[in-house]
Amino acid sequence: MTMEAQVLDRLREAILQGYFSAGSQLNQVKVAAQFGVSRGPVRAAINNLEKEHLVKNIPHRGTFVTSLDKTTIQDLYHVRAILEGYAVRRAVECCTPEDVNKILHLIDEIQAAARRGETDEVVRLDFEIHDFFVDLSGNSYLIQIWSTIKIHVRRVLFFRHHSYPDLIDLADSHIPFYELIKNRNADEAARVMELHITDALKDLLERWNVSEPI
Amino acid sequence: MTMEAQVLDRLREAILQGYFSAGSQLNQVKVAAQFGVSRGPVRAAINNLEKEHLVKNIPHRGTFVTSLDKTTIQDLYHVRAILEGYAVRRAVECCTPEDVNKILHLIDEIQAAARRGETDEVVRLDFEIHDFFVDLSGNSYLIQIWSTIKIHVRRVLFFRHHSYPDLIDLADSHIPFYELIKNRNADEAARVMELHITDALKDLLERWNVSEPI
DNA sequence: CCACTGTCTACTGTTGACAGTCTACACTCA
DNA sequence: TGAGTGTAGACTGTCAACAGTAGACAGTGG
Repeated sequence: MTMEAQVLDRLREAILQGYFSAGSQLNQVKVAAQFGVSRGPVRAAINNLEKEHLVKNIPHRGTFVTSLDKTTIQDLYHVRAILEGYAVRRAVECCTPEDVNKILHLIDEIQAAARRGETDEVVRLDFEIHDFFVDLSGNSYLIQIWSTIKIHVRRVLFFRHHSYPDLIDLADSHIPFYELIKNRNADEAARVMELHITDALKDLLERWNVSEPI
Repeated sequence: MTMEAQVLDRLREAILQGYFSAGSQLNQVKVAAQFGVSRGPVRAAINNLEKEHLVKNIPHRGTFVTSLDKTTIQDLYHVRAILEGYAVRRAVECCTPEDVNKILHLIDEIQAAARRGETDEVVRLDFEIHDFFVDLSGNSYLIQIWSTIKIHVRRVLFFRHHSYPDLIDLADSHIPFYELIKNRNADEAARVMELHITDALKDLLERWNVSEPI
């Protein structure tokens, strides 16, 4: 793994986990010194972060961490809803019996993690389930778009995932997909997925007590 | 505009216009010499092109122009259909009377260009209309995703846009949106947009006489 | 009082050189 | 013969130094 890639991953993770607050500057020299590399790889990494819209670069001024506000999060979840609705619709058409079993297995796992109260693990499995649906769709562009969308979803989730109200509910909300996919009910699966995500948005906005960007 | 950005634009344009055939290599040293800059900006540009999936970089080997095949194009247009369907649905809800007039104006323009037989101008206006719908939706993520999708659509179109069967038909196919948006018929507008794009795909695949990737 | 100018600082943008890694291909040794 | 081993060449990956730019701020002149 090249330095560029390592720096990119570590910087991205730092931003997603809130080590850099919104608006703070990423100084190429300082980051390079901190990571023990030259400015070259840092520049490349920052360049990529800008393509991911996690930072904004102003020529000859510096690069600054972007912020998230309510509108942005709504936009994100609306796009999620239609993309993942489509994903699950195609997944229904493409999936094999083994795939259906894997879904069942993932649901078992997330329910077990929820009962154990392991928030991080529930969130991880939640992503894994949604990842799996996107993969099953087999649409290369969807997969590509989801990989960038996912970064922003993770960023949003970081701010609430210490305060999940009911892990069990969250885990259980994935159960319907098993039956719907098994019975090849594409339309209903897509509809339920859109609901699943708009509900998540509603829930998210309710606990969004600060109206300030983050 | 920085060198990085200039090199990026010129390289991207070169790829989209087919100056580099699929699989051909982008040698950093040669490109740098050709553009009269050092390898730094070229590296950055190539890095971005890789994020756009126009090239693939193999560490210590080189970077190579990606190819397009039938499946990829189908994936692209399926994603287009749902994204632009959503875009026009939201556009219906958001647009002002001036926006509706602008749509009418764009349709007039594209029809005039079609009657004059100006293929390039028709294609440009086609993009402008679709751009406008996406902008009207006001969804920042949709706008962002469309900007990358659009690159690939342009790439696909390059290969057929010398052989459009009927410019008038193409231009006229945008007329329904004017009435639908004016009458705030969101559901129907979305449905027609999805048809509009899947029809374009069908048309595209029909003249896809070579089954080889490009 | 205010617009303008020069300088200073903190950065990024760009460069050319060097180091490292992969592939191909000739060569060795069983 | 043919599997394994060097070695050369063509690249990219990384680095440190230099060049250039935007903004801040004090000083100048009207």
